Amino acid sequence: MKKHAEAKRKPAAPKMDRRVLRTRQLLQAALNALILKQNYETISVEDICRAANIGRSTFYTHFVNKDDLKRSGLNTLQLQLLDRQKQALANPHEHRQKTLSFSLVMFEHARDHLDHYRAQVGNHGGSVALGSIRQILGKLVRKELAEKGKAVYSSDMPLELVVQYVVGAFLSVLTWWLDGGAKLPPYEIDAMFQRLIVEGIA
Amino acid sequence: MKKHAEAKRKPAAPKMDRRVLRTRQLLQAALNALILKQNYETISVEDICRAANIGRSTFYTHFVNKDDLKRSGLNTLQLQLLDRQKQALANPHEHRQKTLSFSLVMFEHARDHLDHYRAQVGNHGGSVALGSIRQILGKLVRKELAEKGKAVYSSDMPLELVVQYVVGAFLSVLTWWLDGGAKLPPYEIDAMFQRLIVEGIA
DNA sequence: CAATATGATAGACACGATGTCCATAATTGA
DNA sequence: TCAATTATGGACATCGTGTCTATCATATTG
Repeated sequence: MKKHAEAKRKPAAPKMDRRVLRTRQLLQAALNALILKQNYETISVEDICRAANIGRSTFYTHFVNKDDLKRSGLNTLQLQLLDRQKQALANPHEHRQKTLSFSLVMFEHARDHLDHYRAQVGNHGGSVALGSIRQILGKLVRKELAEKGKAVYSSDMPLELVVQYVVGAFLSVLTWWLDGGAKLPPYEIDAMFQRLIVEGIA
Repeated sequence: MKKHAEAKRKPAAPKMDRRVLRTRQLLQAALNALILKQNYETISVEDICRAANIGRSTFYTHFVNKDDLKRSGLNTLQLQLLDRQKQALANPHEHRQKTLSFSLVMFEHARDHLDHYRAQVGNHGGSVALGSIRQILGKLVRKELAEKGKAVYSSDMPLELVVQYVVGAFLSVLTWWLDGGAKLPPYEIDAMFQRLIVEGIA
């Protein structure tokens, strides 16, 4: 057994001791549950362990610290998202040539995993998560914009500016939607978001 | 003397002991200086006091904690911004009927107080500040959108959705601009932002 | 099934930061 | 000058962190 939290950053080791899996899942679930109740910053490692019925020593066997645990939760989301976007880009008919396909994908994904998302993104502004999520989204958007190329926006703006613009607007709308309880169905909120992105507020 | 950090939330008491003023200004300046060098989260109250040459006891006489100090710094910005927007809305000629006047105001203000802004907004994503800033901006935008009324955007979207959209997009662009060193002049970056907001990316 | 390897755990530890309090010195405003 | 207010150092109890060790529990494998 390695000394402590393993630095192995392999997405998901195929063979893994049942106990390891169990422990990690319990800890992640516990953190998500707690985040829905109180501010992330105020949650201590001990709180998480108590909620998960896991020894604190064990926690440090798997994760470096609280942020590490949270990050591990985002990993799954990223993989799923990248996969979905891949499909969307491959089937241009399903998403009938929308300017940006990432948004509906994410709105749907968010609705499917509402609690998980609200824990990671919603409510308190998720300071830790937002950083990672921005990066993830940045990749998606940058890819799409580059793919659609000049056809989409024929301007003299820096590409990165547009990327930041889109990501910021999207995350803001997503957060608002989640905090409000995700009342509107994904396709509706996405339609509005798309209209704002493409046509502006004019 | 009250027991400890006074809960007086009056913007700026007119008469104030020199020592009080001096202490608070030193602490605010010290925090801003530190934020530019290291992550906000890792700064301790003692760090701030050491940098400001102020006793730690004194710190707690004026502020409840680190966040309270930071918030107090944002107060000034909010007042200045509200004032500038007031002027802008009064003189529709200067800002030749732009859809949203708040953005240029803020870009300029940011450039005028670059260090201060970079400390509050830029770099690390300013988790603490962004929350407050979102609220401040939200008010500005909501006000403008309501003022320009249906003339601006004739749609069936919730007003709040548009507000969140605009604020999110703006903060994202602002952060990117600041982190990049604010190379582009305010009127240029604002022009691009305006074009994206009004016309979309199409 | 049994042996061995690996994970889980409690408890102790040193450390650093927090927020409070007090007694005293310093400065202010009148 | 003097009374009021502020600044300050130092002490204190509390809490969270991350590490480590010895021991128990369980999984994997042969």
